[in-house]
Amino acid sequence: MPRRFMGWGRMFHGWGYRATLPRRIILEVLASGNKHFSAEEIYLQVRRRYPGIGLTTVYRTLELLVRVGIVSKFNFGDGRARYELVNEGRKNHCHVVCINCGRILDCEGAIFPVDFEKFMQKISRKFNFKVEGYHLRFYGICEKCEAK
Amino acid sequence: MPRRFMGWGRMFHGWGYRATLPRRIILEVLASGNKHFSAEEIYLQVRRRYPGIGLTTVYRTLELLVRVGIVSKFNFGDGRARYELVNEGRKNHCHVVCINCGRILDCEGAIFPVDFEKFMQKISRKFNFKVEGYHLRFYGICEKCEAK
DNA sequence: CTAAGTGCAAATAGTTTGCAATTCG
DNA sequence: CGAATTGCAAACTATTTGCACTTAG
Repeated sequence: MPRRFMGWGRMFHGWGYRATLPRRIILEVLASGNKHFSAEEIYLQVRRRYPGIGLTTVYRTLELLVRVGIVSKFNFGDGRARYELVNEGRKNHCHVVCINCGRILDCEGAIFPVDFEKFMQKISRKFNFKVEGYHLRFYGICEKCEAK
Repeated sequence: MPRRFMGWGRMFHGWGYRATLPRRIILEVLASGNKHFSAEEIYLQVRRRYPGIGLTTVYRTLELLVRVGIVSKFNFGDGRARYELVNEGRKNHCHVVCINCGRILDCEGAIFPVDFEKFMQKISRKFNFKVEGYHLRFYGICEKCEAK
């Protein structure tokens, strides 16, 4: 369920940046699926609609989007960073990662049998840390890889 | 509380590898603190006792140690991988990371107000994943950075 | 018009690889 | 001895930077 296109331009202005076409398209691509895009995947997607795009612009825009807090950047250990549109202002993330093929799934949602708010408070106290969010990652073998 | 030195040689042999001096020292360094070493930090430590060491050997030994499962490799987003001796065969990890200075603390232990075994089973069922472990990371501002 | 943004090419930085020399067992 | 291991230098890869050109507002 991709978000509406119309708002992107306004968003850039709201953050104090120009709403250029490359930027809009990059944001659209990020919103086009709940995939965990690498910079190059985004670059390739954008290029279909805007052939003149440069990888540099993709990196710079991603950095901007991470800075304003609308995109999260992850490292899943395969040497390339992954970028994901932040959902509903959440600072927390949960992923399931296949250690064989690298497939990544989101596991956000209400299924958590855990009160992470309480957990975060506990950690804050114990380590004297102002905890602002958490990332939880489960490692394992996915369905397809298990079948082989 | 560094682990005993005498055993390292045997361990390499047990895994089917030669117990060379560089390898032993690298393992000793990894066991010398509960720090999260980058490859270069290990390289510099090893060099104090074995000046001829090369960065390549460090990388290759780390890869070996990760492969046999005695070392875990992490990416905390600062562009360099971190390596950590696995404690007591655990596949799970919990870290607290300062988003300002990058400081990393371990938060392993009994304080977890969470039954992760049950959580993992739930994820396994829901995503058809054979979950083997988890990494949990809390992000926030550490004591020192907060003081500024 | 003009500061902000872009894209190319070159520079970086961490990590990996080819290969001849060395060493463990 | 002979295969495993090492270390150097070169290669690689993802990402960043310098800079002249372009464009949004």
